[in-house]
Amino acid sequence: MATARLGGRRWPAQPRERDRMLTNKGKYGLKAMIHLAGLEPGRPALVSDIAKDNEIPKKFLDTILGELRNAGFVQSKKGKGGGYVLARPPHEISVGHVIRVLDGPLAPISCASRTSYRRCADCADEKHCAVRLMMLEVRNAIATVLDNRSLAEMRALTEIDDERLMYHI
Amino acid sequence: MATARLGGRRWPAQPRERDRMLTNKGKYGLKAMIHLAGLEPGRPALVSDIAKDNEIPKKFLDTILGELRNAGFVQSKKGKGGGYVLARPPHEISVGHVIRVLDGPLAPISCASRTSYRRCADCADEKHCAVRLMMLEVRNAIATVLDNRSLAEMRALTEIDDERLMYHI
DNA sequence: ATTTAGATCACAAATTCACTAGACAATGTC
DNA sequence: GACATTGTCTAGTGAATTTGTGATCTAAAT
Repeated sequence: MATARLGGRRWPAQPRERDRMLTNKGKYGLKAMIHLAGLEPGRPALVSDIAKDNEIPKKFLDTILGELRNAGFVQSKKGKGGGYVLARPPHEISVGHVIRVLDGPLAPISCASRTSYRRCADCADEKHCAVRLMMLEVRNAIATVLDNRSLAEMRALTEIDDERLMYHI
Repeated sequence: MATARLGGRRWPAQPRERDRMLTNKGKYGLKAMIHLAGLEPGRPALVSDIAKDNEIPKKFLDTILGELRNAGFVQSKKGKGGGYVLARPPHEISVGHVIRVLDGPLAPISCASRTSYRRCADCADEKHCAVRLMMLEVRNAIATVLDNRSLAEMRALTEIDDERLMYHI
């Protein structure tokens, strides 16, 4: 083995940026789902097309779509004419659910998570821990937004025209 | 004193947990500030005491308090009888501000941040990017909670008795 | 059978986090 | 001024995670 990788920089070293709460994985997954939500139902999309349209590295998208399939959000068909389809209509898919599958819990800190709680080692009295109580409020605020928005609503944001946007805030 | 805890192993290999949005640094910093907020004004607290009371590694807390001092949240006094004091009364210190200093922007993704915006490389039409618009809502939800809470209010959470907690939700 | 497309496996670069060590500097007390 | 106490600074290190890449394998449609 021992591929010749040390010699002349085999790795492009393209420093893709990173974000704290929504990782690239989550972002790409969401973009892919929105792409699918915009197609006529039943018409599958090729991974390569989704990747090109949204500037997502294809191989990375492969693994992401695989996870989404395992989680039951999308379905895949192989062979010619194959591709990916949403498993359910877009208005039945919650954005929060998708993000949790790809990026883990929404809570800023695990002791404030409802779906995957884990206590902090350094907290003696959890019931009165100000940090936890505060972060629970934050978690609820996040979940309220994300769990009440469907993929359909999210896609609709794309189609808002600029004037609407002006008056929105 | 606390050092030299393991015989042969130099590294304790204690896998401290990690959280996505609020790092240990942020958590420790907040806990330290709350500690200070609970003291009589003007009476400095020693780093070693804060560390012990809150189970924070002392050296780590040193650097955290240093950052908080540079940001103007706390003041330090050296020598005997020295220590750390809040620079302003607790009700004038916003929790969101503290977290931003220690952990960076509140937004889940940098293209949705107001205080330190940076556009995504992979986004052709930012104005109509559903992910960004969605995350802007999330960011606003988080900021609404965190920017409207003061250290004093946060500390008050600690003192809520259990019955109050029962009826709270 | 052939082509097309998705699935699997293994691993690597980059970054961030969570610390630690140790030397140094400032301050107050005697 | 000597000394002890206390805070500051510069490094760097191990672990985990993110963000991918390459090669090969397998399944499906024509």
